[in-house]
Amino acid sequence: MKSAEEDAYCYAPSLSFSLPLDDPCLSPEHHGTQASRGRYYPRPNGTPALERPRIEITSYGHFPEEDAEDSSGTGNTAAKQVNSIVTLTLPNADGYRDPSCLSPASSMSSRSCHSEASSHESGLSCNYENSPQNSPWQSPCVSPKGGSPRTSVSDESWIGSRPLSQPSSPCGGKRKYSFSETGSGCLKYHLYSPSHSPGPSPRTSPRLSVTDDTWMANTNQYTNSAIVAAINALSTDGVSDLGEGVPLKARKTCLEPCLSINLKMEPRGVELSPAEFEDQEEFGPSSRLPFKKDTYGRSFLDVPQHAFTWASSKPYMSASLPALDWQLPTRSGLYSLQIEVQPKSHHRAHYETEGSRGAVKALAGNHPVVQLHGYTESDPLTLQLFIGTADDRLLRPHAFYQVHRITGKTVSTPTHEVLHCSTKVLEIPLLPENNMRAVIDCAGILKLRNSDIELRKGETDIGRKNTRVRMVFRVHINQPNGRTISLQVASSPIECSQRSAQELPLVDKQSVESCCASGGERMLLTGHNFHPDSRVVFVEKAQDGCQVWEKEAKVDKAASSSTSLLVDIPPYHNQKLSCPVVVNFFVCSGKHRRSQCQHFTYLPPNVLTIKTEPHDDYEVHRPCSQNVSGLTLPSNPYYSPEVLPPVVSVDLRPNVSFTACPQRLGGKPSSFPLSSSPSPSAKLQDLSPTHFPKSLYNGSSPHQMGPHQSLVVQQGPDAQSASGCFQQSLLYPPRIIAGPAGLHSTSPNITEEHPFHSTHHIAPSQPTTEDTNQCPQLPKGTGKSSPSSFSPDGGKPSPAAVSIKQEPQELDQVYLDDGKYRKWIYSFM
DNA sequence: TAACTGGAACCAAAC
DNA sequence: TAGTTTGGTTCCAGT
Repeated sequence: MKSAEEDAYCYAPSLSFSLPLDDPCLSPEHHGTQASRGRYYPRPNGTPALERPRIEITSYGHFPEEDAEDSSGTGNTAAKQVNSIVTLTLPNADGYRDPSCLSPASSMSSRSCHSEASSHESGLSCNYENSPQNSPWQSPCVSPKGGSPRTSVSDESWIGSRPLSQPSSPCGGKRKYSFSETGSGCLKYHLYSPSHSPGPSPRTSPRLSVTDDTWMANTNQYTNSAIVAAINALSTDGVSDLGEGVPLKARKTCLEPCLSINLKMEPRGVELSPAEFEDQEEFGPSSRLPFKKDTYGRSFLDVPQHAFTWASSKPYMSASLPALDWQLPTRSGLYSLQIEVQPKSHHRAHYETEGSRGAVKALAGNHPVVQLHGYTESDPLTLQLFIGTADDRLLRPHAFYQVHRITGKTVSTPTHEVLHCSTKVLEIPLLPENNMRAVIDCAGILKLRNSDIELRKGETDIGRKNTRVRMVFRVHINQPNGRTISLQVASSPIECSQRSAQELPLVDKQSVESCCASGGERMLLTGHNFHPDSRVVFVEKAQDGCQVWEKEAKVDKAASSSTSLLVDIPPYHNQKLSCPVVVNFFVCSGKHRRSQCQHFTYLPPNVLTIKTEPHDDYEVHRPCSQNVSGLTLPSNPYYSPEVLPPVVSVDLRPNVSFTACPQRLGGKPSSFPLSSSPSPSAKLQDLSPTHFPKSLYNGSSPHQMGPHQSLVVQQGPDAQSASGCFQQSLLYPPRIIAGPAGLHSTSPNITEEHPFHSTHHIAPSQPTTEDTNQCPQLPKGTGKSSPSSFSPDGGKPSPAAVSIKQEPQELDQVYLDDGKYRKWIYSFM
C-alpha cells in the first residue's frame, strides 16, 4: 500500500494561483523563506500572515500525455481523476523583492544575472513530470495554447541584445551583431511575460531587467517559483509531503523572464509553430519530427550528420527542469554521473570578436568524457552542459562565460545549443550503445565582455579576474513512475584567461593533504607555470581574515620543474593542536603571481579526520551534489528545502538508507520536523565502498567507520530567519554531536551529498567552547585525511564523539577571499 | 577556406 | 596625480 507521501510523488499537479499585486517593491528581509510560509506554516516570529497569493495544487493520479498545452488549466482537467487539492498560500507580495530593492548583502547580490536568471528560471522549470501539460507556466504568465509568443532570435542577436556596447572591433570583428537577424540562426523562445511582445525588440534581451513596468511578469515568475517548488514536492521522488512543508523556492533572483531559446538550428531543421507543434503532438509519437520535440524547449533539431535523433530521447521539457543554479547531486540511487576525463586546467576562451578557439580539451590532448553509470534502460538520454562558476560560491551559470558549440569534421558528438534563460546549454546525447558515455569534443568556451555583463541591470558580479569556470554536466532521467531524477557533475576548474593561463602558477595536485603539526613530510605539487624561483608559502588566516601565520616551505629545486614542485611541509606554529587545522598554501612565482590557495590540514596527534574538502574548489562547488564524507545522497535531486526533512540518517554501511536535506535556497527550517522519517523513496540504496572517497577511507572499507555508524543531521533550532538552506547554514554551523551510535549535526546541509558547499559560508552562531578556545581557527575545508588521520587503530574509528569544526567567517569575506573554502572537519575526538 | 591556435599589441583599470 | 602594473580585449599570423 502506498503511503500518502508516495502518492504525492506520483501526482502531477496542475496549478492555479492568484496574486495580490499591490506591493511590488518588497523588503529584502522577506525575500526567501517566506515562500514557504503558507497557511500551513505560520511565521515563526508570530507575524500574522497577510493575504497571500495562493496556489491551488490539484493532484491527479495519472499523467495525461498530451494535454500539456492546456495552459489555461481549464482544459480537460475535469475529466481527470482528482485525488487531492491542496491550496498553498504563497508568500505575500512583500515576500517578493523587486530588483530595485536588491541588497548587495543579500544572498543573491553576489549572484550573477545568470544566476538570477536561472533562479528565476527555476520558476519556469520545475514541473517535474514528463507531461508538459503540467507545466506551471501554462498559467497566467504563459500564453494560451498556440499563443505562446515565440520570437525568432538568433544566437547572434541574443548576444547582441545584451544591454550595452557592441563589439567595437575596428574591423567589425569576426562576428556581426544583428538584432534583427533571423536567418539560419533563427531561434524560438518562449516569453513568459504576459506583457512581452512576441517580436524581438532590438534591445530586448532575454535577460530582461525588472522594472515597475515588468513587475507583473516577475510576480508571475515568483509565483512560478513557488509553484515549481510545490510541484517538486509532489513530483520528485523526494520527501515532499505537503504535510511537512510547502515546497517553495523561496528565493527570487531572476530579474527577467526566463526564456528557453533554441539556438543553432541546423539548416535542414524544421521549426514548428506552437500550434504546429501541438498538432504534431496530437498525432502521437509516430508523427513526431526527428527532433526532440519533447526535450529541452521542445523544438530542437538534431544535428544532421549524426544518426542519433533527439526524438529518441526520453521526453522531458526544459520547463520541467531545475534551474541551472540548482544544486543537484552527482548520484542518486544507482545512477551516477561522472566525469571520466577531466578537462585541462587551462582553456583560453574566445571572444565574440574572435573566431572559435576550439573545444575544451583534456590533459592528454583528448577531450573530456562524461559517463552516466547505473543506467540500464535502452532509451537515450540527454546530457546537458553549461559553463558554471568556479569560485567559492554556489555552482551556478557563469555570467561571463558561455558554452560554445563546436561543430565540424573533428567533432564526433552531435549537439544542440539551447538558451535556458540567459545561459547557453549544450545538449549532448547519451546513448546506451555508447554505454551512456559522451566525449565532449563539441564544447568551447565563449567569453563575454566584462563591460557588457557588468553594466547589465541587476548584475553584481565583476568579471575582472573572474576567469575560472567549470563545465557543468547534467542529466535528467525519467523514471517509470513519472518522476525525474536529475544529476549534475562539475568539472575541475578551467582557467579561461590567456594571461592567467600563461603566467599564474597553478597547482593541479598535491601529493599530501595533511600531516601532523610537526610537518616534515614532503609534498609533491604538480601543476603549471612553476619557476625555479617559485616559492610555496603556507599561511593561516584568522577569522577576521588577517593572516596570523605564514611559513615558507622549503622547495627542493633539484627535484622541481615547471610542472612540479617538491616541498618540505613546514611545521605548524602550534604543535599542541587539539583538532585539525586547515591552512592554505600557494605557489608564488615572482612578486605578484600567486596560484590559487590550496588547502593543507595539520593534524593533532590521534585525531581522526574525515575528508570534507576536495582538492580543488571545483569539488567544493559541487553543491550538494557530491559526497559528504563519502556518503551519497538520496535520489532526490529536486528536493525543495521546505519539504525536506532536516533529519538525515546515514548508515555508513553499504546499501543503507538515508534521507536528504534541502538543496535549494529558501529552506524553512521551522517547517522541518526534526525527526521526520525519511521517505521511502528517499532511501539511499548505494553506499557501497566504492562510493566513498578514497580520502575518506583511504582505500579502506567504509566499514572502518564502524559497523553501524550513522549520521544524523538535525535542523538548527531557529533558522527561520535565513532565507534558505544557504543562509541557514550561515546561521547555523553544523555541529556534529555524536556518540558511538553515530554522528549528529545541527546543520541540514550535512544531509546533502555535498553539504560543505554551503557550509563554507557558515558563520558560527553557536561555537562550542572547544571551537572557540581549542580551535579558533577552524579547519577550512580541505581536510583530506591522511591515512594516519583516520584511525589510530587500523582504520576503526574509536566510538568517540564526532564533531564538525568550523571556522567562523564573514560571508563577504568568504566571497572575496580566493581560496577560501568551507571549513569542516569531522574529527573523531 | 574555415577553424583553430599562439602571441602580442593596445587600452583601461587598478595599484 | 603620475607612473607602473595588471588584466581585458582585439588583432594578427601561422598551422
